[in-house]
Amino acid sequence: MTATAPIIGALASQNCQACPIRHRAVCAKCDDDELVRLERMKSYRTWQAGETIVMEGGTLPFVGSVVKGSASLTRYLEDGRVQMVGLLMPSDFIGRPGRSTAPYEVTAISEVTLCMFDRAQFEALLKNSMQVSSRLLEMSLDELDAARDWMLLLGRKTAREKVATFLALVLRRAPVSASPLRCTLPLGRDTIATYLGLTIETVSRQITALRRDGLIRLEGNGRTILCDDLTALLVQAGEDEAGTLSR
Amino acid sequence: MTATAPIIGALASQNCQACPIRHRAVCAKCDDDELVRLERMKSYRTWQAGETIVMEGGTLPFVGSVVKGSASLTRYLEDGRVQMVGLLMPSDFIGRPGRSTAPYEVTAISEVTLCMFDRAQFEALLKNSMQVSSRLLEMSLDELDAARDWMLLLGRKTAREKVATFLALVLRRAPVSASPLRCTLPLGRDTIATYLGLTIETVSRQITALRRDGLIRLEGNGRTILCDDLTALLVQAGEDEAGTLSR
DNA sequence: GGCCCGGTTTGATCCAGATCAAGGCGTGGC
DNA sequence: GCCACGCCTTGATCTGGATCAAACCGGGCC
Repeated sequence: MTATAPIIGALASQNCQACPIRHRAVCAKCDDDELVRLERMKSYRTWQAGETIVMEGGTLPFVGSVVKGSASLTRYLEDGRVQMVGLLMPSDFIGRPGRSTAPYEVTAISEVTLCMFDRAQFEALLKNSMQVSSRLLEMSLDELDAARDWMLLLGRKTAREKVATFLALVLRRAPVSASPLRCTLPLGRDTIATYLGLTIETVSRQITALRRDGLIRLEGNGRTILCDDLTALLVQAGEDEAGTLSR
Repeated sequence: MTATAPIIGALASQNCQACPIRHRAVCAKCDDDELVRLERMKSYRTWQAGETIVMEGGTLPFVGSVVKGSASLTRYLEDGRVQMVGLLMPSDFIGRPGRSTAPYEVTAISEVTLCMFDRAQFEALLKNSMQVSSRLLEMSLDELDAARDWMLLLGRKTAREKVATFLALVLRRAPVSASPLRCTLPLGRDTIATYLGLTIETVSRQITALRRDGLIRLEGNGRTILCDDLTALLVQAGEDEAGTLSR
């Protein structure tokens, strides 16, 4: 039940100073000494889109950061119903100190590269580095807030609001504010549905409806979304303040 | 927008050693020195059932622990739809270090007593006490897991499964395993509905259905629930393993 | 070109849970 | 006792999203 390592994609160790997530990941506040300690315990590995990183209930022998690509956390009911419970983007942390069993499945959405830390060594570092532990606390609290926002979406939003919220979320990270905003979804309709607590058909219909209503435009095979007016889209998302998503 | 303090219910400072949540709260791992520091910055206050502790977007000038009673965290959509996003029980932590604005409303469900720490002083302690910060991290990660469990419930469970899950959850904390398990709900049907992403009518109907099917019995005014077979109830809750709730 | 294949869209129908609308039923006040 | 007020339950109806079932559409491969 151990995470099996695809042989492909192993990377040579890389200098932390040059790391693209150096200033946002769990190591963001580290001084040079701590960085050296982390460098000694780290290794890289890459998974292809669709590959399972750990099964629900499986053993995750490391903790680490997403360097590149994205991954999903999903939970299952016994009859096969699925709900995505987290979306990991670059700099997000994966794994829980003090527990090596994963309570949800972790899957690569696109090709994903992790910077992995040996669990035992990382836990030892955590015990005496306030920089690392306080950064991890901060990140965990951010995730908790995000999870609670998502609870509101799952429990009370309509299908249209859910889809609008999701699209606004991804458009927001679009390469700086060109107008129109443009972004290519890393997820298929099925994965979006899993994330939003909907079916694939409903997601498709709502995207069509938003397009018909002039709130978004599609391009190419339907994976690229354009938006001229993000504010108008945010209104469709139904939040009490349009600014909430920006937190 | 500051939390207004009801004059009633202020308590005299109390010895931490005798505190009912001493070994489960954020102070669980503290040594005597740290306990003294906490004791100096703490104060108690009690809210009556139904009172608002902080509004959504309001300022929470303290952080602290629930000593007695229970409180809810809720988020609103602008048209009034509500979703409970957290349920705080004794020993749970309230407030976020580093941010004094509450992203959700905090309300007393039953009469609730908080052990409050001055925010600035607590944050200072957090900076140099590994005991406190590591315990807080642990608690935050537990809450994150709970939030993700709830996302699965909100996104994918049926009304019957939701209600069964909720009842199993509260029965589980019932005063040790007498048979039948008995427990008096601290929440009304409306609050349960807010928690489960349902309407009050649906909650009522599902409770009736579970009773008709012999999975639970009611007593008195419908606030007291008896259960002879928790396992059978857990099956109705639909989790992939009956044990998940016990995490 | 023609075909297959995975992802997406669209249509028709169904049903779980929301909504609307009355009733019970226990408790407290007068 | 009697009434009023909060809850909770129950019934009738409606509807948003699920489900079932086809198309559609672009890309890669023979």
